Amino acid sequence: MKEFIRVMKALSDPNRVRILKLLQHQQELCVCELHPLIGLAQSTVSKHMKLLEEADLVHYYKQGSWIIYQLSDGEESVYAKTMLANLTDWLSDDPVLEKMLETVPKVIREPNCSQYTRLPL
Amino acid sequence: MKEFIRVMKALSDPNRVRILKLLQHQQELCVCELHPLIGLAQSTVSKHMKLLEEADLVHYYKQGSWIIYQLSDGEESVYAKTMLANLTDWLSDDPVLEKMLETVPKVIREPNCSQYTRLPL
DNA sequence: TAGTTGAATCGTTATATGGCGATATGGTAA
DNA sequence: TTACCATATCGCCATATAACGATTCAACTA
Repeated sequence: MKEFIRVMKALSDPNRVRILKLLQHQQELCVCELHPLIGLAQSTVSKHMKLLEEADLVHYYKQGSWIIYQLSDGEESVYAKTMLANLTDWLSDDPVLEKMLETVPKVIREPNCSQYTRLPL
Repeated sequence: MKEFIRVMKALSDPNRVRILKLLQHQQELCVCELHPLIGLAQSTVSKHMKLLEEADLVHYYKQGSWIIYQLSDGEESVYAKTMLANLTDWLSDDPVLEKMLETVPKVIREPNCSQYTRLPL
């Protein structure tokens, strides 16, 4: 039950859902890319990522001092896995998300972070 | 997005999830049956039912002064419909829920409400 | 070693949530 | 009409959540 509630709570905030949708389109993003994209403070985004990670909806790897977030494969939680699969189809027409997706190229080109050393995918 | 968030928030409380699981087993229940089953005050259960109804997870019909709740068919919301389908398989092994299910026969036999006029299913 | 940078954590604030008892509402029955 | 019963709503309280700026931490770079 606790695990299920964790996933539902993680999905109960529109900004967190949009982060998942952004990762769905972009495969991987760091906090310094996400926070200008969704327009929240860096510390707020960081807290959101922690909740998403605790719900097994995202995972991360370190690359130098960057924390690169990706969608989880969900092998740890059937609830997370199922919801991520559902989200692939759901909510893609959210106007706020669409605005964010439009700015993705610009943020990737001129990021807040000096990510010139980021490895390509 | 709002509709999705409403469903996720409705499913973010263990007592509300257990109410859905109870309805899944019992087809229909009124507040006066639910509130001894889950051990919350009548007013609290009533508030939970309102949230579940606003998320299109349950619906009700009136029978005299009773409000009989059932699981929604979910035709109003793809999110509600999908989650109800998922919940059929999920969380049936929750220990707290199992305790509640054990007391269902007693509550139906000796209900808090004088439901002797309730029509059988 | 010192400085810089990306991310996490801390402290604070405003709002939302979940719980209760008391009260109001609306239908039933005497 | 009056009494009663099932629900809903109201007012209150304690806790949780989401946001921010400031600070701390970790890792690279000069």
